[in-house]
Amino acid sequence: MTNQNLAQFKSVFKAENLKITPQRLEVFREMCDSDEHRESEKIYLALRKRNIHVSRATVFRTMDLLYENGFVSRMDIGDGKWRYEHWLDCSHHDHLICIRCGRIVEFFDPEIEKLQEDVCSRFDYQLVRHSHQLFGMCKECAD
Amino acid sequence: MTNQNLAQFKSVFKAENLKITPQRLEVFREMCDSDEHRESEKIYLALRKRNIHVSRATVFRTMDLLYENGFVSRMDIGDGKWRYEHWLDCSHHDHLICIRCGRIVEFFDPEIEKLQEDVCSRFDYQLVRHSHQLFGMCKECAD
DNA sequence: AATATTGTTGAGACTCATTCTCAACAGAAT
DNA sequence: ATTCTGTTGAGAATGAGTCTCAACAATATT
Ligand SMILES: [Mn+2]
Ligand SMILES: [Mn+2]
Ligand SMILES: [Zn+2]
Ligand SMILES: [Zn+2]
Repeated sequence: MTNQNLAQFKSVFKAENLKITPQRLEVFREMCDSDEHRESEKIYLALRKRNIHVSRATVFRTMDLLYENGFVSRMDIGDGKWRYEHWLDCSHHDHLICIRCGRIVEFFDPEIEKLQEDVCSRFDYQLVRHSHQLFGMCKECAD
Repeated sequence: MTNQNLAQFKSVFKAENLKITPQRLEVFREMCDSDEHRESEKIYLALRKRNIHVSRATVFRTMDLLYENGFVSRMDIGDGKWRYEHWLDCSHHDHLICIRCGRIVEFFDPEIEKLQEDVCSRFDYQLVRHSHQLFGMCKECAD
């Protein structure tokens, strides 16, 4: 977590009338310092491992706040849990997920992005967001 | 439900050592005769409305079987419920979903499908399946 | 600095889709 | 008709996430 991250966190939370509490700071720090795509429980356990006690409910609540305020993004890979990843100096991307080992690779394809827009206009829809996931076997798992 | 549908159902279930029960037949019929994208509860309620009693557990179990055996496809739009649609004489497509009214439109774009393959080879993944959903506002809801 | 105000926290109850358990039951093969 | 084995319904259990509420703590006010 850089000073800039921290400053941005404080400024957004202040602007939203959200109090800056030690719990929220710790959850935010945990997200800043990891590149993984984790569900809330994993984030909760990572905090515990560092001897930081934040209740599960607070982790869930804070993840919502971080998501609503653009500090993290989240995805649903179909198992009923949100996977969160930090969203600092990141830009939109989609995911390639290994169905055997769970490895996640990020990709961005401007052509696909453009074609999505075309599909939407073809059907008179105004595109708001999309979810695009490729499930397959990574090199190591395919052997 | 055509006679051909029925024959295919019987043949696959027999081949899999799955018994052909009135409950399973009714769930299958319900799926054959609808083009909607419904969650199990809706399917259960549709059966009840037709005075057919199949327990919720059996609807869930049968949807699994129909899915595993290629009679239905399912999608997860991020609200924790599987949406099922029949998969008879259907070919692969993805979905455009209105975030206001829930209207679902199906689309298939061969260029996108091709580009997905390219993304996979770029990262040495073997594509198995994908999930691609566009969320937006349909014409009626955008006004 | 002390106080008042208001939002936040933790614990556990609750929700909801789905799965599990198990005893009664019913296809299918013989 | 009998036997074998898979299936059913009812309700309990699961698990991610949300809600409730009383105790508490960050800020604003004095
Ligand atoms: Mn990512
Ligand atoms: Mn469809
Ligand atoms: Zn792998
Ligand atoms: Zn709409």
